[in-house]
Amino acid sequence: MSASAHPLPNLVNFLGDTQIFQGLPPNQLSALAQISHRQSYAKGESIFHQGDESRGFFIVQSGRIKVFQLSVSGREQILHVFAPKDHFAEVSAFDGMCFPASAAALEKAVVLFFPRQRFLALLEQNPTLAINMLKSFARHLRRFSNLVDNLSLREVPGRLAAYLLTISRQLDDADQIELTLNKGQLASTLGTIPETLSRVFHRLSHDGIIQIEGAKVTVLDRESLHRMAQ
Amino acid sequence: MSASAHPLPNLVNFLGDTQIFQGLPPNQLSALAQISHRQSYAKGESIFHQGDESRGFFIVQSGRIKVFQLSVSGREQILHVFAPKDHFAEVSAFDGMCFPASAAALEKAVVLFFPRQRFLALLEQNPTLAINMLKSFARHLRRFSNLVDNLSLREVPGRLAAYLLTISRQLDDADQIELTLNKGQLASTLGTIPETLSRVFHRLSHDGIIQIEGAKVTVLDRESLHRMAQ
DNA sequence: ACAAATCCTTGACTTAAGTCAAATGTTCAG
DNA sequence: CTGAACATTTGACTTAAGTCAAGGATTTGT
Repeated sequence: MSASAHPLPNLVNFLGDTQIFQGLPPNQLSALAQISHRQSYAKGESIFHQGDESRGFFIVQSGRIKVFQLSVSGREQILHVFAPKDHFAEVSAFDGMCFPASAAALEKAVVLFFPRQRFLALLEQNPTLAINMLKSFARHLRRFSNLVDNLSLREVPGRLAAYLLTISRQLDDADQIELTLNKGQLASTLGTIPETLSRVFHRLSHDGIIQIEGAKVTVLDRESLHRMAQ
Repeated sequence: MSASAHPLPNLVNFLGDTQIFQGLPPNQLSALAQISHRQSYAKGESIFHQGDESRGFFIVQSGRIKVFQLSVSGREQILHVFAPKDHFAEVSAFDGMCFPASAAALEKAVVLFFPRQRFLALLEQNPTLAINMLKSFARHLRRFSNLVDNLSLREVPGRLAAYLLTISRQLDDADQIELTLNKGQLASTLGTIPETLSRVFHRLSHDGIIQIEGAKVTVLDRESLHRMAQ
């Protein structure tokens, strides 16, 4: 990891455009810009580990960050992948307890770090920020609820089908979609391993439900996908 | 379900003693008491269904409530069991989206219902309430994070071991603990089915790690339990 | 107290998905 | 361009845990 002060004047614009800080007055945004630290990470580099004490939270400026848990045997469950403008680890910054998960860069990435104490001070005096935080927590909770549903009550083909449909929906129900995670990371996201994911992809493809070519997936039979995803 | 106005004057005391409303001034507490509706449910009775539109949130007055998801085939995953003074379904009340899970009474129960709009109005003008909500969301998020870890990265024996240790810890590391859920509901909580749970209990018991007698469990070998739970 | 209902356990069996190993593709730095 | 590192696939095998069915055990309402 490398850190540096940021000379940027348009950092304030960037911050005002994030979900967590949107609606804050310019003076508070520039105060935030002042207290933030820019950190760069190489692909695969760790940002924090499960169990570490929280010293603040992060906003992604570029690249993507995975937040994940590891089993004793080393299997990984990705909880979420954060993209530019997303923030992460704000729960630990808020409640002051240890990180319940680890974070690492999926690719070369730059994040802004906000120290906990300053953030808490701001939170106390700023209702807008509190509401933004509540919205953020609510989104996370829904995501988790969905993840639990997937992990506990669906099988891998159903999870993959739901995943593909979600991506497709984000692209206006496009039939041609492109996987933005490699298959290993996608397996981790779906709560399985690459071998199993590979076999499920093969099955869907063999059954004429999708067509795959590297990271490009074409939805051939949306009906079946829906049925599989329930 | 049966509903009634509540003539109670000490309802205000009760509300002031809940996590969600603690710290609110008496006048707001009595305003809240005014707008709440008392609802009684029989054992097993449904309170709301996954997918329903939220019309408010709840505080448990007596009895316990389970919040759960169902698979297509009818398997149940309990997300959490709420006890008196706990509130639930506040996420949907906050964000206005559908319930991501269902709720039902585990036993004869009385809950207080708070209509969404009034609650939101109060939330806007009351920073204390917003902070309480944030704390509540943070607790839920940690619980979920733990649940995902269990479901995705541990096997059933590990989940049960962790569960037993958690209960024991809540009782000052007592060796004698009492299960407060029947085994079917415990299975749902641990993301498995009664048959499997029964077999795992048998195994732990056979291996001299615990001793079971109905709902009474004695921890015989805490070390082993810890090892199993990691 | 008794029957009905529910809960719990056990056995035999099936199956989804994990493990291990090896082969094949792909990417990227030097 | 080339080989090392990484990603993906495939096969053979194992295993955790689910299904189905039946029999006890407990609880509950009348």
